[in-house]
Amino acid sequence: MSSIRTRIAPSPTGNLHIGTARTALFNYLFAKKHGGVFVLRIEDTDLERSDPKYEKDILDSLRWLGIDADESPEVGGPYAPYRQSDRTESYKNYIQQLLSQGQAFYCFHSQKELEEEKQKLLEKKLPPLHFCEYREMEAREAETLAQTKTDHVIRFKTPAGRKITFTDIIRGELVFESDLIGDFSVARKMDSALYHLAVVVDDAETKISHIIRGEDHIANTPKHILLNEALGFPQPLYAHLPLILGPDRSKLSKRHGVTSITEYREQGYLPETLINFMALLGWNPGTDQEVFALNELAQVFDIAKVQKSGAVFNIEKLDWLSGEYIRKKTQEELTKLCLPYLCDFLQFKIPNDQFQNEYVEKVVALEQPRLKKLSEIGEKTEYFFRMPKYDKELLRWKNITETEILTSLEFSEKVIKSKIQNPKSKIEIEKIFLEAIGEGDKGSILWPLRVVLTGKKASPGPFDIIEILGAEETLKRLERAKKIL
RNA sequence: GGCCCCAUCGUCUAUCGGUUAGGACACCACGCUUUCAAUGUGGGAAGCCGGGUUCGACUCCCGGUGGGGCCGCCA
Repeated sequence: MSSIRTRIAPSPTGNLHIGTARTALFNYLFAKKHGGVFVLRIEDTDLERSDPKYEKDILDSLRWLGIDADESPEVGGPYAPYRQSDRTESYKNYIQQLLSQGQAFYCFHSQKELEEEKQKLLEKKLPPLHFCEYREMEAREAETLAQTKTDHVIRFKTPAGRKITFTDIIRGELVFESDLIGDFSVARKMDSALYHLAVVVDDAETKISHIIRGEDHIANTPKHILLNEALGFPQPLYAHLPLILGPDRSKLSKRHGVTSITEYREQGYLPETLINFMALLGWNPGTDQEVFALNELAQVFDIAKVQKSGAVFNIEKLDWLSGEYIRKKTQEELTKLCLPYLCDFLQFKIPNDQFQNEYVEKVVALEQPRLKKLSEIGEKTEYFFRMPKYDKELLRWKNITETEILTSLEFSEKVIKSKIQNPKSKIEIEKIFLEAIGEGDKGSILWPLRVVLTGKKASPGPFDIIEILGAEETLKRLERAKKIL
């Protein structure tokens, strides 16, 4: 059994971000590849910003993507609880430990003082770090003062003159100086640990061996290493993933548009599409293969092939992949997937009538090669459910006259009335029409016919549509078009 | 401002000192076609700059430039 344990620890302060999801995926893949364990924890120490509905979104999104955790708040595990808000007792012990070891101290500067200090340093073009004079205060005195002066914070006594070195799995050796870190805060008070302390404790207590996270955490790593040392925890291995970037090459965020898995899901991207796409952002297998299923990824994933530089989120490629996966679906599967979107668009109830379903299935199958995401189905196939509206100018093929259009429609009408009254396949319909047209211009017959049926300048061909719509409905639409003219 | 990370087509990337610098998306052209897709074929498109090291650098080293990230009583 592998001793590898990876984790993802999202904070429920928003919907699951695509970057977090990608980090989760890489952790999951790394664990699966090496027979390890993937742990999901919830970081909700910041009670003010966290919201139960976001925890639900995170859990739901991950489940929808198929990234299943081996241990989580939902499924439990040997090192439960997996939610920070349930672990305050544990943090308390370690805060106490740091304090009594003299490696943490009470800082009694007010927030206002700290803010002013920061501004001054920035003006002098100095790094805005806080080296706190309270670190030398006698412990008992500080303890007593803390009782009355509640506006305090507990800081780590960052050692001076230390070099902190670690080997990042992706980037190699990284070196930091402790003098450039400052006395960072580890807790608001005894029962309120802050991020750096909380993750370090959680990672140690849930026995995490490999920490795979975003590049934006590189600068935090020396703090975590120092904390691990102070607390007597083992040092895990680190791998920092390149960031996902917006089109302007800055870290992907809300202002770039849609960033949450939920929103992509709502737009009708399939989970396998998103998985495949995220895997290719910052990683590649070293072969020409581009299309991967999750289980396939778990076999070929290689963390050494992860990129160092950030990757721009390319929505065009996502759409291409999406179309690719949609075309892989069977008619039945795709119909099931499309139905909610279709009904929503048409304001219909979801039908459970057998005949209706067959009809919808044919419609969906026809549009399958054109579909990039499920949400497009309504707008693309509305004419199968309602009489289309269109401008009569759209009926004009090239420069033909209105009389010629009318003749064209009458021609189609005649062909259908005489030869296509009984249900026919599109191949038969095509054959009948082409024979009837003979040497004549196909465009002047087929274009108006298609527009009459769809009201669109772009759509599938008329034969496919007639097959599904039937002769009766086709004639109805022809009749109406003649009236419009 | 300090520290850190990064640098091949527009975008995602292959190359682990010797290649006509390969693939994918997007784009363009052609074929199939009444239109739009799907599909097939073809095309344009890249090593940030300057120094080294080397018989030979996209690849290794140094400097510059550019981009990004981090510097909370957020995570």
